[in-house]
Amino acid sequence: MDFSTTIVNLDLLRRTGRSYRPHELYLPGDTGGTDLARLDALIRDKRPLERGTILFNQGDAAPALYVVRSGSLKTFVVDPVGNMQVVGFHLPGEILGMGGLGHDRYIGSAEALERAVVCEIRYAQLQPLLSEMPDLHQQLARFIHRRAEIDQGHVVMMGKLLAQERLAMFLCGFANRCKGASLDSRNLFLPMSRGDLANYLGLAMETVSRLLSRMEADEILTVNRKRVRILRPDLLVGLYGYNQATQRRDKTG
Amino acid sequence: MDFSTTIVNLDLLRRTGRSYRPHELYLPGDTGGTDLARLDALIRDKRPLERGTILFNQGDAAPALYVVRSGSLKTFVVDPVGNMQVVGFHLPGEILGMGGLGHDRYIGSAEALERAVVCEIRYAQLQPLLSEMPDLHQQLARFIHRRAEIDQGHVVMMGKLLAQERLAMFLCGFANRCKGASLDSRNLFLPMSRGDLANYLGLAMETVSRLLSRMEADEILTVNRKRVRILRPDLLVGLYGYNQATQRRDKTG
DNA sequence: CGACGGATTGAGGGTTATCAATCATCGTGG
DNA sequence: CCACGATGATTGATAACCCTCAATCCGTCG
Repeated sequence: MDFSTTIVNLDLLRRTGRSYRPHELYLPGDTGGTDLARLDALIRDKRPLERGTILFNQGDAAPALYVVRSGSLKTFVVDPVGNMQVVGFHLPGEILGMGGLGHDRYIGSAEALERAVVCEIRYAQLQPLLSEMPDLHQQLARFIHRRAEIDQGHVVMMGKLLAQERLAMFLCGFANRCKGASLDSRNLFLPMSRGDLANYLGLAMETVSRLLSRMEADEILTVNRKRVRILRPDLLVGLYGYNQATQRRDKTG
Repeated sequence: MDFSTTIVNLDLLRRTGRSYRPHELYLPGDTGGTDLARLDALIRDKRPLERGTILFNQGDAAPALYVVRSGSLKTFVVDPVGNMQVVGFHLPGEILGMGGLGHDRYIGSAEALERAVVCEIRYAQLQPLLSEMPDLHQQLARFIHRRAEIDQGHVVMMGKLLAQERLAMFLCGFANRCKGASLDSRNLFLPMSRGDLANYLGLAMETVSRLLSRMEADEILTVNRKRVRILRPDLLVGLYGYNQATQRRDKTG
């Protein structure tokens, strides 16, 4: 399972430092056409969000979606009973805030894990373009689709995997996404706290900590605060791969 | 948390036995307008699906979405490692197969749990109407939105709740949805096997069985095969409500 | 330098999975 | 009509896994 959601190649942007360009919001294989200039108008950069800043709140009216330019954020939901659940971490190039294609309210809240910059794209301005630019519509549908896949992958992880498998899978997925965001995929920087990570994985913070220590003892990786250097990606993948001795509950094939 | 996804009132349909009418596909509070007749054309009834029949398969091209008319289905995903995860049960009036608003492939598979009838709505025919009927577009967006909420609720359940809380919450949610589908919400009929139910809840089949037995011993409900009669809804809700003594891990407050 | 928050490590126990046996139900065929 | 086997559900015993509680460690910031 791949948790990657990278949809924008920020590589160029990061290197050049210039403002966000709409054609970079497209997946490879789009029109690359003419009316992209019209999209330029509706993308606004926002000021940097400091660590801990809430970008939007669960239940707020959702006038816009956001693309991460730099830094990172987490999204989380709180259920009526008061359980907080982290549902995602978002790296540069990834999209936030698509609940129901606009017209609606945010399903969860988003908070900056470190200083972060996001681009805002307002639905009200995006909407009129959708019917005229079917490709754009399709791109958005694809993001929604991808998000649904991620959420259901999250459910599988929570319901079926051992703690070690969850962490290994997360680290591999995170490394892949770092690659997509032109970040170092061997020297990982985990911007979230152990608590957030544990929450995302459905584990206790202490369990995550212990597992990282054990992986370090097994010389699969090294840990230093939020820095994780992956020494043996093959062994990491092996912790949740096919040739798994201890797997829980029903499988299909 | 409410797992209900009822969007079609099938009450009238079921009583009269006539064919599906498009205005019944709307949520309360829509236009109720003129061009509904055009929707009539693109809704096709399908022959009954026998128990165990696959309606669509994960990865198949997704040309249509489906509305359950009678009976019930389950949807499930299989991850690359082979873990099977049930992600939903679908009662009359509920919608299946909206991965990414068409243009795409089914995220999971759907199988009839009992003899079931579904209506098919092809995206190709729905698509041209979307731009002309913004309300319809909005309705679909709402379904996507609702589905995302359900999936994230599922994650919270898997990650944070005790076995007993999961089952109690499921039973209450299922009862609510039965009410929405004009089914008896006190004498529940659980169309899925214990294995499917356990899988959905992220538990072992034996645990579900034991919990049901205990709830029966506590005179909260009675169990007979797939029939569950809820004697004390208040106690059932209490098993996952606010005044919970034993709650796991972090809460928000 | 001391205090604080986050992270690590340790000990112990609770929840639930696993393994295994029994039981019930239903469909089949004698 | 009933024996029979197959499938699914229940119940029991055991132990694995991971959570909880608690103490310590470490980096950061006042």
